[in-house]
This record gives sequence, structure tokens and C-alpha cells, in this order.
Amino acid sequence: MTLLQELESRLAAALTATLGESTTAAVTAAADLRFGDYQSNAAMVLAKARKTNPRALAQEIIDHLALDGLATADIAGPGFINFRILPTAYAARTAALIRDERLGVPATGTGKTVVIDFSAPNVAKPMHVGHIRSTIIGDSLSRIARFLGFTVIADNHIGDWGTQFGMIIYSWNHFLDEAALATDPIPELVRVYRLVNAAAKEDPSVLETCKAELVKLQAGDATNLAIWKQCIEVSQNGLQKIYDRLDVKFDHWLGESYYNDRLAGLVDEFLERGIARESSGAICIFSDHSKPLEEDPFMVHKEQGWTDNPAIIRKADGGFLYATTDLATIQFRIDEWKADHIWYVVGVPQQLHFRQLFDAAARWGKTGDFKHIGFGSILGDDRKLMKTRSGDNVGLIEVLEEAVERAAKVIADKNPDLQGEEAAAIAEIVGIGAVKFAELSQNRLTDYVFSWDRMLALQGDTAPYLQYSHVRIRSIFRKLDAPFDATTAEIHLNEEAEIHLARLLVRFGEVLPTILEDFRPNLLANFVLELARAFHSFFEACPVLKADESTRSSRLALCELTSRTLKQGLYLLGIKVPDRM
RNA sequence: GCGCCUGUAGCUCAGUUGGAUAGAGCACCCGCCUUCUAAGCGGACGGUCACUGGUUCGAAUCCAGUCAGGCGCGCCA
Repeated sequence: MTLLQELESRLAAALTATLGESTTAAVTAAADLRFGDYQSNAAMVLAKARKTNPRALAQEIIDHLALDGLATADIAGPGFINFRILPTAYAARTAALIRDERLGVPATGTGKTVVIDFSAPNVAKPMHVGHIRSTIIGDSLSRIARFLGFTVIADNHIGDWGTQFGMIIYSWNHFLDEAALATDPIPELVRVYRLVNAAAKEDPSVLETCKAELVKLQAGDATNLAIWKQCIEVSQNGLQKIYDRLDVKFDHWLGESYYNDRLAGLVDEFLERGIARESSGAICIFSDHSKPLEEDPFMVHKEQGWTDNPAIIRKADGGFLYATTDLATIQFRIDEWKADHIWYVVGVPQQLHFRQLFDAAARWGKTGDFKHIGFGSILGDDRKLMKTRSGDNVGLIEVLEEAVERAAKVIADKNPDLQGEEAAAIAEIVGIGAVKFAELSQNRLTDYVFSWDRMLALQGDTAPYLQYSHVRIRSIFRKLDAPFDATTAEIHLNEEAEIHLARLLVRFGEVLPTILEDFRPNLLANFVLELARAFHSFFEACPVLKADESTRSSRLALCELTSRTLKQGLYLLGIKVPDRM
């Protein structure tokens, strides 16, 4: 049980005794340390309903509160009940955490299977900065869900089938340099893709040819299929290199093409069951009018008033769309993988699509907890959306390389003792970590303007700051003359810096489950920052190695627990920690 | 036209779902390396939470309206 749950349970007992009926209320971490460690506004809420004086009620509750050995409680302001945890209680808790592999984190997801759909780039196009959000947020959520006990299936639903392949095949037939493809394939793919885009803009007949190539491909034309296969393979190799560098792993890469042979049957089934019908030659899902107009994703208000806003699952020319593929994918994930939850980490502009998708899936009888985890857009300098098609975006690889280069410069400057491969390995960890943390420390819904300095900052609230605190801890243990067993150490907390460190260490298990309530890895980022700040203050204020034997042992144990918690927190954000930097 | 997202310190952003005197980092200013790594620590400065009303013990947070920016609304994904 976490400290917070312990307080809630004791408060519930006191409330029940005071009011004569079973009552519970929430306890939260205090907003400000001056008010103690935890607080509850139960008295104010309950007094309102009962029209009594909140402070008087709070006093009654406190009179019934049994906090022996754990905390003290008092009333403040309009009727808050503030809890101050006793240092001895923190000491006992931290000592127990050292012996707990889970660091106090409850396994709230046990027995549940979740499919997380993230990254999902289009093949034959390089990943640019716009892909970073889905990839990094999705990976972090996967790690967190796994640690909380969920069975996680990370699925990279790559865009390997669709309209763009008409253009790709055209470009292979007209522009491809085989030699360049053999030596360095990705830049060559980029080059020819840009050429065909430009050509199609100039000459509408090129676009027609592209469409014809697509129809041939979808009809199973052997030549086009061979081009398609080779293109996928080359692209996947290129993508894999980026994922390796980012330390992002998938359990499956089931792209759009995997669901091809299910689409025709799916459309037939929707027609038979009356969920979809023909309109202007296309097969569409319309509203079933079971919802109010304002909440209905298949209705939209335009100048003329409310009109249909259907999801098309088969074009007039017979082609299928991504709504079709996504429906087939939901069916597969539920039937084959027994998914209880499906989480899509996809930009917020697509939310209408997901509302329609989830609604249609429900009408089809596919039930589960489906969530669209949206995120804001990355904007260019003009505050406009970065365009996917223009090809002039900053590439993801370039960002990573620049990050590592900047980190290498700082290492050379700050710690010239580090040389060669060791320095390069640290630069990689620091640079990539900085990029990831810049993304994860922010609320996912916020749009932001891309900026090198912002994404690659190495000072202040950044990954290197966190990594540096770990390095400082390891440095203490390196200077230790004999091995230290933290599991048997006694912990005494006297200095304010020690107590504050313990306060945060105990909170790890409280913070982690809340992240999945609204899919906000930035809560974890905030937590590790606070923990690192607390450690740095402790490091300045409290000598470890030079302290007397009992204090030394207690502080070493605190350092050990801090090191593990920090490392685990960063691991869950997908960020590695070096031992030196 | 309708819908969704956003508007908080000079800049970049948090803000635990309605709580107490709104917080960090960057930048600027003042201190701290003969002691476990100064990528650090301590302090100062900095606010009409876009605006106007409303709801209540209490609002950056909820409701209504206004202004500004981004995005979406039938055969792309």
C-alpha cells in the first residue's frame, strides 16, 4: 500500500466514525510543503453538502483520526486537513523500498492486454521531426504499461500500402539510379520521391499514370509487386536503424498491407448488415442517429445546416481506404491478440477519424477500451504545420546526429579525461536522451514550433541534468573502499535535504499509475526532475563518505535507492543513464 | 458556417482535474569549487493566468460570450 493509500484508508475510517456512515475522500500530495506532505479537502466538501462549518467538521474528523506513528494532522485555512509525515515513517518506508524490486509501484495492469499503436511511418519516406512525438510518447507509454503489469503488444502499423505507391512505382520506373539504391538506399528513395512529386505538379498526366500503376499493383501485377516488396524491405531496414538508435522496440510490424485480403469481405459484411451503404458510387458508413447531433461523428454542421459526414470504406473506383484497414485491424487485434485495450498514439488532427472508427467498430460488435491518444502538432517557423509532402522538413536522423554532436562538444569541454569510444558512447546516450526528454517533459497536447535549441538543450530541466545526478551517485560508490549492502542498512533522516529526498522516493509508486489515467508521460518527467533536484540539494548539503559510520550507512542506502528509482524512471521514459559523463 | 485544440513571467513551458501567497527552465543580477564530478548548489528579479460576465466558502481550472493562432469537416493517410 502506498503512503497515500494508507492515509486515505485512515481518513476513511475517521470519516465513517464521525459521520456515522461509510464515507471515503481523496488525499493528495500537498501543493506546497509549508502545508505539510499530504492534504485533504474532505471537510470542506462534506460541510458544503451538510451546510455545517467546515473547520468544526475538520476538527471532529481529526479527533477520530488514528495516525499513530505515521503522521500528524492539523487544520488550516478554510478547513484543509494537512498531514505531516513523521521522519521515522519515511525512514521505515524507504528502508522497505530498498528491498522491493518494484520500488513501491503497484501492478495495476495485471491480466489485461493492451495493444499500443504508435510511430507508424509511411515507408519510402524518411522519418522527419514530425514522427518523433508518436514514436517517443508511444514507446514510453509501452514501457510504463508493461511495468504496471499489463501485457503490452507494441505494433508498428506502418503505411506500406496506399495511394503513395502509385507515385513510388512511377518514380522507380523513371528516375531510379540502381547503383545509388545499392549503396545508400534511403537518400535515393527520398530523391526519386521528390522528383515524382515535382513532376506530378507540373504535368497532370503523370498523376494519371501513377494512379494506373497503383491499380495494377492492387490487382496483383507481378512487376509492380516486386518493386513494392523491394521498396518495403529497403525502407524497413532504414527505419530499423533509427529505432535501434532510439532504443525503441516493437513486438510486431503489421502494416496496412497485412490486412489487404480482409478488406473486400469486411465491406461486404458491412453492406449485408446495413451498417454501410452505397452513395455516389462509394460505400459509406452513415450515422445510425443513436446520438444527439452534436455528439455524432457522422454528422457535421455546415452552411446549409446539419449534413451527413460519412466514413468511406470503399471508393467509387473500388479502392479501399484507411478506415477500412483500421476496422480490419481492430478485428484482428481483438480476435487474434485478445486485446482488452487498443491505444492509438496519433496526432490530434485525426481525432474525427478515430471517433468514427470507434463508433463504427462498436456498431460492428467489436468492443473494448479504444483510446485515441492525440498529440499536438510540430509547427514550422511560420507557425504553420510542418508539411509531410514537401520533403523539406528537418529529418529525424539529422536531429539525432546534431544532438549527439552537441553532447560530444560539451563532454570534450567539461570532462576531457573521457576519450575515444567511451566519450562517443556517452555523447550518444546524452544527446538522444536530451531529444527524448524535450518531448516527454511537455504536455502532449501542446503544439510547438520546432527549434534546435529547444530540442537539444543540455542544461537546466533536461535529460543531461537527470543523467548527471545518476553520475554523481555512482561516483560516490566508486570511491567506496568496501562493498555496501543497502538492504540491511538502517535509515535515519535528520537533515531537511534527507527528508525531502525520502519524501519523493516514497512517491514513485503513487505517481506512476496516474500517468495512464490520461496518458501523460510528462508527469513522470516532472517526477524525475523533482527527484534529481532533491538529490543535488542533498549532495551539496550532506556529505556521505565523510559522515560518521551510522549516518554514512544511512546516506549510502538513500543514494542507492535514489539511483535505482532515477534509473527506473528514466528507463520508463526510454532514456539511458551513463556511469560517467 | 460547425467542431476540436491552444492562449500563463522577456523567451520556452508546467500547473496533480475546483483549493491556500500561480510554479520550473532559459536569459539577466548576486554569492558558492583545497572537501563524494560546478552539465551543479543557494539567493534576487520577473504575473491584469488573452478579454468580459457568471456559478460558490474558493476559479488559470467549470459555464456563456468576445478576440487571436493552429487543425479538421466524401472518395489521401
